[in-house]
Amino acid sequence: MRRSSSETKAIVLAAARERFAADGYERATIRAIAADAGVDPGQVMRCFGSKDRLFAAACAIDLNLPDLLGTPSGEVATALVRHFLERWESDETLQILLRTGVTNAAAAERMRTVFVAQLVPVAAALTGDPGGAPVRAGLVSAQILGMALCRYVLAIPPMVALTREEVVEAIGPAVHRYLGLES
Amino acid sequence: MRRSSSETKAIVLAAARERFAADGYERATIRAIAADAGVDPGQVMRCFGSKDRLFAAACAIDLNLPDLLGTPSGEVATALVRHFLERWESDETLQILLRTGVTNAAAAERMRTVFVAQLVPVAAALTGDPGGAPVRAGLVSAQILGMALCRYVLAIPPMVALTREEVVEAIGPAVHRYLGLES
DNA sequence: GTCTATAATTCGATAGAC
DNA sequence: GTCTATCGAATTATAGAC
Repeated sequence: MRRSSSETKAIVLAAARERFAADGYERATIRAIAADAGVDPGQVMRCFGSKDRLFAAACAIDLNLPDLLGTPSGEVATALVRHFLERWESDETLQILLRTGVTNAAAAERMRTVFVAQLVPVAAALTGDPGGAPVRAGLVSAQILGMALCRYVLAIPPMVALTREEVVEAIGPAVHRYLGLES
Repeated sequence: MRRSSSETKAIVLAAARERFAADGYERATIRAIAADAGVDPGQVMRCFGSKDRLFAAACAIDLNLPDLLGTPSGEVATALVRHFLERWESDETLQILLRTGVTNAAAAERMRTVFVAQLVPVAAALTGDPGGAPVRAGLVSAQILGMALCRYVLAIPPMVALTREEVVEAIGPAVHRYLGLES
């Protein structure tokens, strides 16, 4: 079959995201990704140059937070948790970062950037204590990433069984407190 | 040099723990472990048979919780967090499980066992709601593992900078609530 | 128990015909 | 753009001399 370059790239990229999300960086081989995509392994190299650049492309999606400054302070935490749950289940980007950030330095760096850099301004804007914002953002990240780790990666049964809204109700209050919002 | 078999095993095992904890399963090679231990790569195979069995030996340490049933309910959560922090920083066992459980099925299974099986009885004994114990144990696991992920693996700066007691103060209340203990 | 040599795979990456 | 063939390096694992 004959495809355009951009078509092939898109097909390979989709397969790469699934593999990276499922197996991590090292175990997701070019050959396996190519087989999933139904293309020749050489094509993967031709389109992306190297495994590193393929990986960079696979987790280069924007991951912007919604505008939380307009929402009532009592609903900021639940909105935040709900947003991350939705993101986690709608595409594999966060799965990839969590699964590979443990052994891949580039993914870990990106994880730090995504979570801290985006949460620090939110934490700073919500409380009267801008100096404590980095710590607050770190604690929020810890709570959300820990939930994702247990629910999506380790697949701890009672965590998998929870509905999305049950997760929001369960960890929302802790996130609320970490953000420095009084009840 | 000439050593007894058990001596060599112990030396290799110590090096293997550090490598698995630092690099994860795939990137921790037999050769690197042998080099760290100052022995021949062939010796590692001779003593442990395969990389899989070496890995199994490296994370086969008991990880028992302290007896929390005697402590006042107001201090259970902080004692729990303090215990895990101490365990995390005293040896590499938990580091290994967290770093490898993301891509290695055996490590993930062991992680589930360690955390859930040990926390469920605690949660069940502390509250009058034994049916909710698995979920409570899962939420506690999520909070503690998320903290460890951000502090020890992703090395998010503000989380690394916290002292051990500051971590206890920060996430203790959330753990307290997840355990079903009223304030 | 120690170590050298090597087998047997597997991987990322390249070259080149069509 | 597609594909075959293959290189070079790295890995786990084995065989056997000392």
